[in-house]
Amino acid sequence: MQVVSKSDAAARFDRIVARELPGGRGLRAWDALLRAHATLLRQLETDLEDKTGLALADFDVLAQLAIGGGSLRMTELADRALISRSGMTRRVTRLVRERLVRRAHADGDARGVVVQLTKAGLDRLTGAAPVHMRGVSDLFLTKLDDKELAVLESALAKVTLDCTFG
Amino acid sequence: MQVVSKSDAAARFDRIVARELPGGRGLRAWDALLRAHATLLRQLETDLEDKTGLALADFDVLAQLAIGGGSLRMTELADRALISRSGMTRRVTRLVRERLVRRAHADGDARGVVVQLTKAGLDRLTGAAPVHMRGVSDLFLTKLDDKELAVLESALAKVTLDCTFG
DNA sequence: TCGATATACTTGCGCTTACAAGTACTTTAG
DNA sequence: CTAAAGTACTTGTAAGCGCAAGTATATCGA
Repeated sequence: MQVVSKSDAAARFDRIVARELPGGRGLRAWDALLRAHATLLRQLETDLEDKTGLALADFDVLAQLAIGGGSLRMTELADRALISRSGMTRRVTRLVRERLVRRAHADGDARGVVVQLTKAGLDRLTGAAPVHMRGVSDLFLTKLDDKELAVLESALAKVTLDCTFG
Repeated sequence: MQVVSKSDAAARFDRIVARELPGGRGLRAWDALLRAHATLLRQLETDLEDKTGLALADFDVLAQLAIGGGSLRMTELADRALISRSGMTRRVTRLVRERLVRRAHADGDARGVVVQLTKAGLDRLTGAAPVHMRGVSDLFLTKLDDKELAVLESALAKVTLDCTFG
């Protein structure tokens, strides 16, 4: 038979999982992480886009620039925004077209590009930030107490890898 | 001036954030969630692909089918795998081409499609699962204690939204 | 000094995605 | 009984992504 019987599939898979993770320890936490991330990001993305016309990925770039004092190198920006360098090249190109950022030459390294937040970019960020922060607050922060937030912060920091994207 | 001064950008952004999130409460936890998710998934994805040739998204579909007893409707499968229905249509098309799943008509509803795990699909899943489970274990589970996993599970479940994709 | 190697960024390309519109079937209401 | 609304899935389209390769500059070692 080509197709798998009901009990077969589930049982065989469970056995494999149990072999690597005795008692299925923690798997539910992993699953919760995936679900929470996917659903929250989707909601925050559409909220921000609907209410401000700004994509979350663009917001993130502008915010990283502001946090970084107004300008950052391409590579640094890509690392902070968790996307590939090539992805950042194109994203910056779009933001430059909208006059929200500007490219400049890095002093002392002719290969380097510095991305600078423009006045218009800061204004756009300033307009969108309350909407996004409110969203993060409503959907995430207010549902958790200080203890939970502290554990999340420290536990998630422990499992974060130091890897480069792209 | 077109470009924003250093102190201006960071200070103005901080002020906006502080207005919505007094004391920046919990923002570090939110940031940790984004970073942990992004870096872990990227690593698990490339590991699985390199070691088994199977994309993580395909693995997930096969695993959901196995957990579901070997077959599921398109919509149910899309919800469980956290992707859009149209995305699932195309993903299933690819998996059918590789003979890992099969499409069948749902009994009693001529609009419906049931996706069934094939023997080859279960074998592929069985081969890949130890690699992936080992990865989740090494990168995530073993770095956390039972208390942390319990808090993660319950806290993340609280913030998970009940939304449909696509 | 200069060739080899490394770094910073961009471009070519193929793949995946999601939204919106389309098709087909089912349920509901009158 | 049938028209309207709803549901299940697929397809058209436009956009984004990352890898690998390309260009330009910098650094290192003999």
